[in-house]
Amino acid sequence: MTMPALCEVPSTLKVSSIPLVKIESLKAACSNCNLRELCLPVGLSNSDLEQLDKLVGTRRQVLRGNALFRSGDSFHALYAVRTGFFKTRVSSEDGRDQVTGFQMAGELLGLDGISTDRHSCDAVALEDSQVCIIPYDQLESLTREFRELQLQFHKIMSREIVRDHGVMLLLGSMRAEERLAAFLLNLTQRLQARGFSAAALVLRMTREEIGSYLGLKLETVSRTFSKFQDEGILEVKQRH
Amino acid sequence: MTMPALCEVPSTLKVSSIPLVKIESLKAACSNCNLRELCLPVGLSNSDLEQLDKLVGTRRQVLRGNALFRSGDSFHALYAVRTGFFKTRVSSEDGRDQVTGFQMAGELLGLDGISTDRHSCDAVALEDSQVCIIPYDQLESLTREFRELQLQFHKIMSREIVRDHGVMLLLGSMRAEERLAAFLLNLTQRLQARGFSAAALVLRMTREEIGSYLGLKLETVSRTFSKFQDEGILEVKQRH
DNA sequence: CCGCACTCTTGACCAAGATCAAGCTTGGCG
DNA sequence: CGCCAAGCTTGATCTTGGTCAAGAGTGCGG
Repeated sequence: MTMPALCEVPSTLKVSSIPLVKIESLKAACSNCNLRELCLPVGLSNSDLEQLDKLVGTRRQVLRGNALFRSGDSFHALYAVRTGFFKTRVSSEDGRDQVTGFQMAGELLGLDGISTDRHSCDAVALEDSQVCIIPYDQLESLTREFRELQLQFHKIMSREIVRDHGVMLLLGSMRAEERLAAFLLNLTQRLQARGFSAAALVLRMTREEIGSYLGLKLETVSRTFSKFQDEGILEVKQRH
Repeated sequence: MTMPALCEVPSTLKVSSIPLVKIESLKAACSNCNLRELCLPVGLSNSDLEQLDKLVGTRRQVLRGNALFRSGDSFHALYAVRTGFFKTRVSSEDGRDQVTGFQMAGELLGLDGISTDRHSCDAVALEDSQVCIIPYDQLESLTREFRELQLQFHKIMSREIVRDHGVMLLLGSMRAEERLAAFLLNLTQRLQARGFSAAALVLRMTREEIGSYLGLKLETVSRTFSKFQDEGILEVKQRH
């Protein structure tokens, strides 16, 4: 499992007053982040990127099992996953809950909060993780100024809607095997985009969490993994 | 079935060059629309509203059974439902499809298209309908200029994401009766917000379409309606 | 190193909903 | 007015996945 090199040097000279040596500090800097091709800054010019650097304040560490935010929390910021892995989860009044997604490096959390100024789901770290904090009121101002950033932000929200439609299709019309296969395929594709092998992966979530996401019980998930293994489609070894 | 009065007079003087008599013409005018409290203009000042009037170009009629747009169509505009009723639908490669939502007056269609500049679902009129066309590039410019409009637009996108999460919860964790009950409740609430009685409604969609939305087969939908009727919870008479 | 808690696997059985099939209602149209 | 197609209801049966239960593997903390 190799990570892409951290801290690539930008191809153009950086005309910021921040000394280069501080770039690796707690202050986030999109222009220098190895995730910039996957995250909010996709397609931004270097000058736009500098503006974004000013916006993205600090990072925050979230330890495994802890919530980045919870349903009902007031909404202030979006979060970009820098390292680690999250799940988001909604709950019904009667206590049932549903995992609505798994987020990895470069993906945005918190878009649900914009609509009512309160979060409507929980975001929980599945491993020790780091996020970049993007204060929403500042993002609003900045997107009003920079067309490319606005475009990109709207695309990200729209992509989330399209993704959700895909999950509805999965939940509404696929059988257990198809759901799990689609899930694994999606995971490997996203991991591949981040430079990991498509042939092997470590599941950061439990069978129960996979089941909740796919609308299945954990026993069914387990049985379906076993079936895939029997059929020689994949090799399962706990979370690998 | 009574409609709220059309063409309410705005409380402030309109300083536009368009003569008042033409307001009922094909040209859409948000400032004068009886849906402005449900649609994109929610919370806008009168001056912002005037800008929006310039943006929202023309209306378009879509007859029952026809598509407003289809998956793969290139994306140019959002559409606000003015009258009528739509469904949106995604399809998998192997031909199965899933209804992802039903849209009524004041609701926005086409947000899926922003992410890739192509629509990723079909929007089909379930009855003869009219939509207001909102050219997206102009909306982008306008939201950059007017903070309130930007805020409102982002809230609408976010609300769509939250709504989708609710559907995932429904599809992933509820049983047939709960799904249908939640669906009917949601429909009546939205109709009530539009001035209709909460006690009676006309279903514009078939059992099959309801089933597709809820992840059930049409026979199950029909049986569940019958069960509700036997239990005296509601009275079903074809589509009433 | 052991033990406990958590997670995972597997089996037996069950039930919700799917499937298949037949017949009924409704509305549009010749 | 009567026919036909589309949509709806209902019954019988089957299948998938849920439920309940027992036991195995894993990993962390004492």
